[in-house]
Amino acid sequence: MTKTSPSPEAIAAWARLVRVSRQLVERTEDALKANGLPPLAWYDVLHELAEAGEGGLRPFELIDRVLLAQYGVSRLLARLEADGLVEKLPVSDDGRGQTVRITASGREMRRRIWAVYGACIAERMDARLSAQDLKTLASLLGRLRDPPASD
Amino acid sequence: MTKTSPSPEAIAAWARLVRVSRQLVERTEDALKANGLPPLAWYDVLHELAEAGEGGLRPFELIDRVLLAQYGVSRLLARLEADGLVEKLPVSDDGRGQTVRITASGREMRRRIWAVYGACIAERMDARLSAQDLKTLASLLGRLRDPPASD
DNA sequence: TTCATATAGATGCAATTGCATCAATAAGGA
DNA sequence: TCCTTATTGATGCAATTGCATCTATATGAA
Repeated sequence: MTKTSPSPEAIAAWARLVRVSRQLVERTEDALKANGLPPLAWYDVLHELAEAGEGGLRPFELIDRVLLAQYGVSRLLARLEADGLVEKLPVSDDGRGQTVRITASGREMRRRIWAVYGACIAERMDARLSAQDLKTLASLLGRLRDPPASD
Repeated sequence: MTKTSPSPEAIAAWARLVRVSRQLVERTEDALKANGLPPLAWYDVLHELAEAGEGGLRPFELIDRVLLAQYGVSRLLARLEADGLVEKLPVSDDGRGQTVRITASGREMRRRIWAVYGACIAERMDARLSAQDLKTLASLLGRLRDPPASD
């Protein structure tokens, strides 16, 4: 049987984790808004598509990468396409699906978001923890991933 | 002038932080739903009100504690009240405001949520990191708080 | 007192999200 | 081939959230 009662240390670490990450994300979203830029989720998708290169990605491949539900990806892509940041291509060997590719203005938008996003990360992470501490933090967090081997 | 370009270590730690906390919270929300229980936000409010005791809290005092916007608190309290989990009392020396107090069924609901929530924390934190590592994690996260002294 | 400003909380409306389901194609067994 | 089931992606509808604004009371200066 599984342990059902968390230790005080686990509770404290959990509370910090949830609270701090929410604060960090929220402040970053605020910074983006203040600069008239779209939400972080847009960056995530543009980033994945930029990494994927010319071949693009199928929408279902984005689901795990950006941690969105299927319908979330579907609608986010619709908005990105409406803004001309991505383009959808039919895929030859599967009549159901499509391939999504980032456009030139998509890359441009990604750069503009990163200018703000990257500054937030530098300001809130580099300015507060040493490179060594950042590595330790990433390593500890890595052990909390679920399932333990993914991400 | 402020540094605007984050280190690779900062980017890696940030990515892990955001991703892991989202996964953890999402899976906890799923567990609550699977047990027919309300979202985590309800627990947060019930927890704060339980800690506050008989005196209760003013709605505006909940804003920073549960990291919700003013209208978010207003509407969440309305739902909690509709479910009989909290009660609103007029406050004598300020005709604008009210005091919110947890009810008996509110305390009961808090217990029922904790049975699931606490198990999630134990399973995802205690089972993966030692008490010492949990302390280290909490300490590193503490340095990311903003402003550095609050929380 | 009187008026300007600040604070507490609620709410109309638009945008977003979640849930359930749908349509269309694919895959695989009888 | 035919039929059942699985997969891909979209969408109608309800619930939630964000934004802007509103009402009501409080506070403080003139």
